[in-house]
Amino acid sequence: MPRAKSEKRENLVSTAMLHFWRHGYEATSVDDLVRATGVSRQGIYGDAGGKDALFVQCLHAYVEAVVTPAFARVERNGAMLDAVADYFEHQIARGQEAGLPGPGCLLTNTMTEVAPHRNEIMHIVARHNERLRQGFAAAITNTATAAGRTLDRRECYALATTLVVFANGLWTMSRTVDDAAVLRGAVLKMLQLTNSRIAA
Amino acid sequence: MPRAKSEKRENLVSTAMLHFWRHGYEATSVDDLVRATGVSRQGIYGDAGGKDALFVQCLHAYVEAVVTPAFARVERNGAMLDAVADYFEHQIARGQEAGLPGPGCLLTNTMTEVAPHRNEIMHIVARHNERLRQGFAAAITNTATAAGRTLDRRECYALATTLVVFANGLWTMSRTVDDAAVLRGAVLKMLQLTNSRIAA
DNA sequence: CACGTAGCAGAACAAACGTTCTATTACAAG
DNA sequence: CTTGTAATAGAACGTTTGTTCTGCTACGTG
Repeated sequence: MPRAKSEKRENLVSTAMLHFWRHGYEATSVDDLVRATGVSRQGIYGDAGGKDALFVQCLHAYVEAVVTPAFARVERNGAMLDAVADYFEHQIARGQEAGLPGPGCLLTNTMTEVAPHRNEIMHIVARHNERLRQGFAAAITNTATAAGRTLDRRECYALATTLVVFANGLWTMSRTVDDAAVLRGAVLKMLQLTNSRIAA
Repeated sequence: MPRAKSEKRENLVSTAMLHFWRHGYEATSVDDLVRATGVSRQGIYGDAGGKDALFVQCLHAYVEAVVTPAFARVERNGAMLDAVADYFEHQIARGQEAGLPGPGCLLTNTMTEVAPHRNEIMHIVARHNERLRQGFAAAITNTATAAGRTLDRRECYALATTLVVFANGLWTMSRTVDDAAVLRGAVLKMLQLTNSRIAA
């Protein structure tokens, strides 16, 4: 009878993800992964299919384990801009716990480092950005509706896109900024601006 | 009598910069640099002091050759938000010429890839971000003054910081987005938001 | 206990890495 | 032409890379 998978093997992807997240793709060697995960080379090549394939699995794991929970409130029916604020705050607090300057966002890091050279990965990050945009757009629409106003679709799209750009900038900055107050201040101001556009 | 330096040697840093800009630090090998610049290994090690030292020189060259000209209008006395719009437009157009998705901004790329692991480089990008912030802050103040309004220093700082975050997000996005209109739309909206905050 | 497989440590490999060295070429000044 | 130096090509070095292969160990099942 076959044996059950070990705990280390189960956590291979999630542990490797942490390493890629903080150090990037190129700067993470297979030796680093072996040391960090406690899984042998055989395990990494047999189970995951090598470094490249493992990285792709890590991106998906990141979306599921980090993005989806953090973004859940924004994606709830009827979510408004305060849910967006929660999303940003949630991620800033996480970075603060890990110690600023922190790892930022794995997908944002990937956008600059590897996406331009690998089509499959380009699509993963594009899908993520589109997801953010849709969530932001819904929150903006709902906030406007709650305020008794209507925003035309174009305007709503433009505001949401601007928030996506801002979000990627925020996670980029969080890799070099050591003061969480700077990040929180920028978020607060960005959402104030968005809010007053809706209200006005 | 000593000979004059060759043209290739003169352009070593600026040509290497282009390569680092598009491909990143880790993914650029010394062989790549030799091929791209036409300068021998001896030249790269003798003149520039190796890969790391060359990279630092490239960052400085980028600031001088790309950032300073593009940002000059913003840094002129009395510059207003339209100068900021020009800065963004200038860089977007450059990316468009090079073919989108483009190289983005070397300093933004460096923020995610190498700055967290090298103190000297961390300082270079921090200084750059501070420079942007000061330029943006002055433009915001001037725009307010021209509109007959005054913004308190805190508010001005917060708006400028938000623009810096946005800028980094924009260059990050430009590495995966193939439609310049998306970038232009985000810039337009961001500046509209900033403008209406000043006017209101 | 014995069997079979999951999993590991570690050797082995070719390729690529950053770096250094040697030999040769190209050119300007005397 | 001779001399001196800038510059290159290319071999060489020791690491490190990603990947594969070979034993050995550990453990659940029969």
